[in-house]
Amino acid sequence: MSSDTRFDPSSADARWQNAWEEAQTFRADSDSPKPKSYVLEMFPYPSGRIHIGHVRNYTMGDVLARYKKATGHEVLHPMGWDAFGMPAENAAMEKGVHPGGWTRDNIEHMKAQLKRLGFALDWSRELATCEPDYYGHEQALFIALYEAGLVYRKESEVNWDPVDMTVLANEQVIDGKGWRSGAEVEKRKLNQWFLKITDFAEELLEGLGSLENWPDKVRLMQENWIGKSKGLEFSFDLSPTGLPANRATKIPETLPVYTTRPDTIFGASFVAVAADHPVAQAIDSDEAREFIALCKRGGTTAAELETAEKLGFDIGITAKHPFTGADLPVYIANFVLMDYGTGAIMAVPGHDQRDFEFATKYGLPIPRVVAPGVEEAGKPFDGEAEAGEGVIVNSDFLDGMSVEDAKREIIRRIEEQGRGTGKTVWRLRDWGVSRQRYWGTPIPFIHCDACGVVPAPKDSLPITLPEDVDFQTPGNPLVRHETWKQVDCPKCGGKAERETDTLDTFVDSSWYFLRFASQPDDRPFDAEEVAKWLPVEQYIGGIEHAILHLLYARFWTRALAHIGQIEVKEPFASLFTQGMVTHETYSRKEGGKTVYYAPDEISREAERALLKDDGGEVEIGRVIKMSKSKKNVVDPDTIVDSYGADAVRWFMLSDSPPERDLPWSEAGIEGCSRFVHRLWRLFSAYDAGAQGDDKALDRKTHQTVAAVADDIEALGFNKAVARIYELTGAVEKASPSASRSAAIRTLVQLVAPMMPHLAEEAWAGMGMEGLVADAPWPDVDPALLVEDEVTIAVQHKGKLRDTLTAPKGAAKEDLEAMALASEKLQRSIHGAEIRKVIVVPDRLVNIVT
RNA sequence: GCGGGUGUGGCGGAAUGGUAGACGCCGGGGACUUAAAAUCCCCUGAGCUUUGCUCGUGUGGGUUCGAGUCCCACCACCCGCACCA
Repeated sequence: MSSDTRFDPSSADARWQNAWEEAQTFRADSDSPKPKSYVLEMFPYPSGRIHIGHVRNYTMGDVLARYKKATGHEVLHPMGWDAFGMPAENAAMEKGVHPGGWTRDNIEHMKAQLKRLGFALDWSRELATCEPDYYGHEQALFIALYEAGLVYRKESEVNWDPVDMTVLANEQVIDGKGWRSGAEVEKRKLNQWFLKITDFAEELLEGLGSLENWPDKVRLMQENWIGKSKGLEFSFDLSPTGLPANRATKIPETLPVYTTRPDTIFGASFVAVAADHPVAQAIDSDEAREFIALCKRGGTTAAELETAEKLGFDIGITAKHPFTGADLPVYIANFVLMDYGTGAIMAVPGHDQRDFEFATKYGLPIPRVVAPGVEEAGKPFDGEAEAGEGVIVNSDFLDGMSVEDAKREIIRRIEEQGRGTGKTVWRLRDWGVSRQRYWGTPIPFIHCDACGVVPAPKDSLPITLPEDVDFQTPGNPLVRHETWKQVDCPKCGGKAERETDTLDTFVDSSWYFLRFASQPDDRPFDAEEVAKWLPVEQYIGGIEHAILHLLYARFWTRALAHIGQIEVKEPFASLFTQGMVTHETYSRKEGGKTVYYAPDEISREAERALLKDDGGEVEIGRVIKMSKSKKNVVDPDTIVDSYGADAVRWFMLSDSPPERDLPWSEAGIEGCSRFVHRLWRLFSAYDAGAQGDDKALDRKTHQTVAAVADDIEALGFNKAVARIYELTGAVEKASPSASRSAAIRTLVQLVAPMMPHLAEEAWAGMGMEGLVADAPWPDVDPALLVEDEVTIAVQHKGKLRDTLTAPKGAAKEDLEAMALASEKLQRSIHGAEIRKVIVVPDRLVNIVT
């Protein structure tokens, strides 16, 4: 190879991308006898442009996929598009384009961007969720779940934007106003479709235990979200003691409450119901209605809840304590939630902070029923409730019991009385999947006045979205589309109407990994093919999906297993959540306003940053997540243009551990680019005919191969990168030899998963056969992994005094003698008496005086 | 409030209880060049009375021959959930 040619990514990148495509290098063959490996990154929403965060995500997956291929696996590494969603409709409203056209243009553009980065993807399996050949199968699955009783309709309260005429997700309501229209959001009751995820609450919780290769953080978040709590549901008998007779009629005789602390029942000093509880609603008084309205007005932001005062309204009835017979006052309280438990509580101020604050405010008794020990039954409270462990006191037959024993005893007695039962309550709610939106999967149901809700016949699928829609009128265009809407009832043949709601886009992403595994025309997937590839061996994506997407996908997989369509129960064997790409910000005060500048408008010096336009100094702000508003974004296309795909990929893997944030910097990418060219110079100096051994270099090479393999398998890309730098330095310094030539060949292979274009170019230049992408991972000779000489630390009382070189495996006595011969050590000991000698073979000698 | 995480040079970060700071970036010095770019070499935690010594991994304790690593308490920052009975 000639050493004066420079590596030119602008021609080499495309050349090798074409070579892989022609050779179908990354096409997954499900009939291959090799062990299967399914590597998947969370598929993108086609917003228009690839973001640098995508590049980091896909680069990690790509390194793993290429490594898996090199180590003898048949790899499935697909890519697709999570293509339904609101931005397409917003674009339609703002720019007058069709959501479909907008989305498909974006996909085309982003696909070209991804191809420029040289990802080892099987594009033959590409899918987009907005195409009928995807969502039609989703409709079939939805009907199958309906037939299995896992889909139902229920009237439920939604956030309604009266201007945009649509339902808003909670995240889209900002300070009580619609995020787009700014209109005051109304609560409306609408018939909505639900998936019975709560049927799987126990399974989804227990399944977390088997997901050993998921981050603990994600498992905990899901655990908390599912929110299992064990307790007791029981009823109080109500009497309208303090209520005028004419108001008492609507009050029920009993009031069910739920508690997780039945052991503290003797400490109950009042009962409280939520503002929208039927008992509260039944009170026929202006004051009560006023109070209820006040409760509803309360904000739900963190800050408001933190400072919100506990407020109550005594409704003048009493609840009879099931054991003491005492009459407890019943309040409407602003801190009781209707949608958890029964919407009513027994309040134990001594052992619940909220109840404590309430009781303090309204002068209610605060009895102690749990104490550190029996002799402390009279201990006063120190300004707050004590929620911890202890022994039960002041509680009749429970006195002296542990909290756990007392819980069991109360549940037993309440059940014996027929007054209630031990119960498990979940925080998890059923999944509402209705969206009053156009750009989503049409829910395949038909409303018939005579027959009710009827599933669309299977042979009518896919039910496709009509193309002739307009977005200039607010609201869901499907509702206004009379010809699309009108349909004959499949049951009675009479006039009927299609459902106009579409499915939440999280449904689309709940099974796409199954469709990647096999794509038959006549059904969503082939169970046998799914069994070959699933579960996904490594799933990589952002932490922001820790709960919703990852929980929904787990649920959907279990639901499909439940109805016998697949065997696999957990879709993702290993999960990795990568950090964000961050960048410092550049800003300057201009006329009292902070103006941000993009990195390419700035020339960055060591200590300061100047605006290119006028040479003025701008303030360098914190390193934060890239966002358009702070202008601290870099565009993947631009940097690939400047540095080539390999330098960008290398940067994505260098320095920061993959789970942490990666600060983007101009200096950093330039360093990576320098390294690409440095490697190229080294590869260009390859001499296939060089003679002679270099044992030390052989060792370094083999050690590096083994270490890089371990690092990649553990996704420790930053460490693999550091080792490759080390080996590069060692090879550069070595004199020509057969060993050095072998080391260069090996180095090409080690960088191939990370810098595939450079590696192919070098591989071809060295006259190697085939593509490096098809080459097996270099063999490691275990004998070369161990050094024959080691450096021994010589310590005095644990402090380093000297180091010495000894043969590997030297005897303890020899090491001790060598250490004691050290002049530096002797100077430190200074004639003191040696009390102890610790020798760790091959590591150190520590002299204790 | 509850749950979880993180804290190491100027910066990103290495380090099975065993030589702290690998590797990269920034910075400094030098070589090559008419010059620049590119490249190469050397230095680069702090301090000191500099053959060497002392200090040093958020703070304070502890265990150990030996602690960035293990234990206890605290501080700061980040993330998730949140009036969930």
